[in-house]
Amino acid sequence: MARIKTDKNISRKDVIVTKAASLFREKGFKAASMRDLAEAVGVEAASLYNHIKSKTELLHELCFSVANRFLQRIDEVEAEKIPAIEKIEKLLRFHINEMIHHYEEVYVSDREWKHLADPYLSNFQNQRRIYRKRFAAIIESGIRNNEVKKIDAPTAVLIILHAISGIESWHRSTQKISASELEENMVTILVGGLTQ
Amino acid sequence: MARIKTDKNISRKDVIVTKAASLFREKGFKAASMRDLAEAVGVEAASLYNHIKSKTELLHELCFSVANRFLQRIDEVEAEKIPAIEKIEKLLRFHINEMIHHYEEVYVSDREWKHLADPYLSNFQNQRRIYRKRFAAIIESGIRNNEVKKIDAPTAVLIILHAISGIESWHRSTQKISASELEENMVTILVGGLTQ
DNA sequence: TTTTTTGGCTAACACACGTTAGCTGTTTAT
DNA sequence: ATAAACAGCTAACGTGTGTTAGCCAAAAAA
Repeated sequence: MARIKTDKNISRKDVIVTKAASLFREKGFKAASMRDLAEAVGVEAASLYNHIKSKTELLHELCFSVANRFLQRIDEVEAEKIPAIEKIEKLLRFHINEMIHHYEEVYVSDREWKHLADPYLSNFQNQRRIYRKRFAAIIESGIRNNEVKKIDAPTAVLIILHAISGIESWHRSTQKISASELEENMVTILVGGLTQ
Repeated sequence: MARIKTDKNISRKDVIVTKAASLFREKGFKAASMRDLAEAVGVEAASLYNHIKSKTELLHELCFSVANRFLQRIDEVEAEKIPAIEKIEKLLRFHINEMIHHYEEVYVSDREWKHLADPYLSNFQNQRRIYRKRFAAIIESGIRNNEVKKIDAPTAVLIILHAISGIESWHRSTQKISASELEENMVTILVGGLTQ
């Protein structure tokens, strides 16, 4: 009988969720089966259900834990009394670092949320929409202060957020530049693109 | 008996492939079933097989028709005798317009190619790798000529290509700016980000 | 040590999937 | 008008899916 190994403070459920993130990232949510996941964890498929309610629950947990981190961060950044362009750069750097250090989760949350079921689906979409509006509002205030070029703010948000998801390719590439070089390059191009 | 409707020069297979693109985009390749597709086409699932070999064949056709268009375009652009930055802008505009006008196909090719089976999979990945290297080489020549900032070229490619896939969000949004405004905004930000 | 809780296991269900076989009507070519 | 090709149908196959039931050993609590 092969128990799931855990260190202190890491529940067996956490182990499963983490492996699920990795598997969902690799194969996609639909293509990753509970039997695949069980094998990755080192257990039979049915045993997983001693710790989780359903396959979809795994997706909920991943998507919302990521979303909450971003919402918390934008709360903090909005509250700071600094120029809009600095707020943008802070958010940008946070996104980059999340994508670098919590790759699997963030990737899954980004690409696989479609497979959430209502009411989680609508909920997630709402949070996403609101987050982007708040981000766009910061950019618009930057435009009003002449810190930022006169561009369409929602388009800028869309470019920034999707550009960041390109870090996926960096993770997959064999000859990686360092994480900090990557961060600086991205900031140079994107912040540079917004300012004159 | 409900025949698949076709205009002249559009085969029934083309109708199926087009509907498949739309469905794969909406639900993902794995989640879209042949019965879904059949319903969208107005026919029973088994009838599809009078026109296609398999579900995966649909994905091949989509992925490679998109890939071929991009390869052909980069051939043309490379051959032109113009500054690197103009080549970059031409490629950028081509990508944007492909994403605007052949949304479903391009999106599917971008996101669902993982579900190709070998040898198509390796083939596709290869073409993709080579395309990106050629794009990066153009950027590097721009850096050597001081047309472009001193940045890591592969990172720039990754940002550009992923930023473009953000047009997905534009398609889904209710209050769209016009296609040409979108194009100009994207060019402003991205070309602006590469140049001083 | 005894009892309770936890976390594995095997077996199985019900269902959805891609696909094939075989048939029949419809369109096209001769 | 007749034959050949095309394009639909129903029925069914085998397989893989998420999940449940019921059982038993090991760990934790008493």
